Amino acid sequence: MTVRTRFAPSPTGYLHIGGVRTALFNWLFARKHGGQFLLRVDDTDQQRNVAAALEPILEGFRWLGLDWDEGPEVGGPYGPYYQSQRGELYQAAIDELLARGAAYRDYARPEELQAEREAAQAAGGQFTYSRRWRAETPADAARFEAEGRQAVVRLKMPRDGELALGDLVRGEVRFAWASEQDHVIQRADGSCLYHLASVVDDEAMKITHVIRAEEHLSNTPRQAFIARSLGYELPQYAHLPYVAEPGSKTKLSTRKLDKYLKNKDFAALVERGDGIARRLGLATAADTFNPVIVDFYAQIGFLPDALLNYLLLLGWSLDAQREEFSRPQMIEHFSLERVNKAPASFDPQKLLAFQDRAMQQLPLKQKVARCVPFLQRAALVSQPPTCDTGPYLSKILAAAGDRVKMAGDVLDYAEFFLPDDDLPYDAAAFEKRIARPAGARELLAAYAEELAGVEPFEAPALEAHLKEFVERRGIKLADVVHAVRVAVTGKAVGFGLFDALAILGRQRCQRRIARALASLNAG
RNA sequence: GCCCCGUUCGUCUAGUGGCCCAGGACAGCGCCCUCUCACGGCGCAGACAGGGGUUCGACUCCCCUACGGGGUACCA
Repeated sequence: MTVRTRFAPSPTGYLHIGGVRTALFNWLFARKHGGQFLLRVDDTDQQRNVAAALEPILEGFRWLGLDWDEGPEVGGPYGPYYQSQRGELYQAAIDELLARGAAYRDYARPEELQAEREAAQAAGGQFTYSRRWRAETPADAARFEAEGRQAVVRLKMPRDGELALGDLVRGEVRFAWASEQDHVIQRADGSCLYHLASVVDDEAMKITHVIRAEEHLSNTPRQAFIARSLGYELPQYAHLPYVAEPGSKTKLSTRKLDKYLKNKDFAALVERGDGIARRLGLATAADTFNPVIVDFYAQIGFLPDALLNYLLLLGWSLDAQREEFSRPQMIEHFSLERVNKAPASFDPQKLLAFQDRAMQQLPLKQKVARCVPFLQRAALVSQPPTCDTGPYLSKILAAAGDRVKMAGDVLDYAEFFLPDDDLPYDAAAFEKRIARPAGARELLAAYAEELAGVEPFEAPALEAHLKEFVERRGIKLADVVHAVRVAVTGKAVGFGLFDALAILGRQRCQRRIARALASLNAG
């Protein structure tokens, strides 16, 4: 038997991080067993615009590299993969259920049902529908309809015994049938409900393992009942714990960004993202640009594998030590048996740590490839790039080393791409290291002049020269390093000064120092 | 209310009766490295929700309580 798993996104316009974790586990399980992973669009509830609302979700999957074997765009033998297009199948299943006596037409009015429910609750017991308005015969139906009633189709749930299910994450779970309701599977207007559609589709698409969030655990009995009544073989179930808010056990939600912003780690991540987005001129509205939505990470230059690696560890672990997994390793080691039962809270700092490490390990060439688009979007590099963009950026990234923690961080080094005359100065740094120190002006002038004789104009020679320079003058290295850094890069912080000088080249360094001195005079 | 699921350092977790006066990672704190910022090195601190059992022995098994989550919809 081939393993087949699915993820059923609703076309909501964005890909939620918790959803990705569920999708990842489904994908991993299918890949590990050489099976198929499919995407099925859960648009039973949607109006138009499904395509537009689905696109960002598919884009998220593509960015993450979670490929689907069947579903939107790729098709497959069990299509259509949009639930809104599968109505006939659902209707056939409902007819079948009715014919087999596993469902019935019910003419109760909502308020009548509500009254029964409240009475049961007041009595302190479980609610069991009296089935008073159930139509047993066409004559019953005609009578009810004469009263102006409309029918829904309800499941005729068992009222004795229990259902024992083997859940791949939770072990055996038991439910008493008596505590189940006669759930509606088709509304009066003929539209059908999620549980019915889901069961019918899983069967039609030959899904073998239903791996989903734990909020569906309590829904499983009614789905199992539908499946059994229709003569289906039950799939294997695995209910994953939910992903919780940072520092809490409450389920993570897309619409509570304001609340999460009060969490300092979450706020710090958003801040990082905003910094990059601002320089790219991107919109940063909370409902589209925030760490609960996957697109956030794509936009600021995360490595998809880092996000996936972090998400993998949110609820799953291999052993006491191992945390780093390449994609093939994830596939190799993943198992549902090692999925945790308790919810895990989303920790922005740990996610960042995974990203840092993944970026450190990324070969320079690939780092360059990931950064170029960001420079282009910020209009710091031409589109397409010239042939020396690559080598030039390589030098910068090599010098920056671990400081570039996500591709968008390359924008921290804009000074290497700006014309000398456009270089902005950090006002505080300029004041502290150039304007205020007594001898800074003379020192910078002398240094700029001596730069003419440094050969070769490379980091080791520059360093040797500056050491000799400060020794000759009887001053400390720091006295001149900081002033030169601000003059040449405009900033108080950055990577090794000698690397910066070498990358910019002699002329630009001299010109920039001269400009700093000039603006000192002007100011 | 009723039914179901869960509960180990701040966070992610290891642990399936003795290997645990509980191990690792992230964050935190301290020191070191240092031209700034990062990186890195070394070290410190920090948890079995509570109460009852069972057992020679319980983080591990059972029960209760508390807390969190889900279901109980003509939501998904």
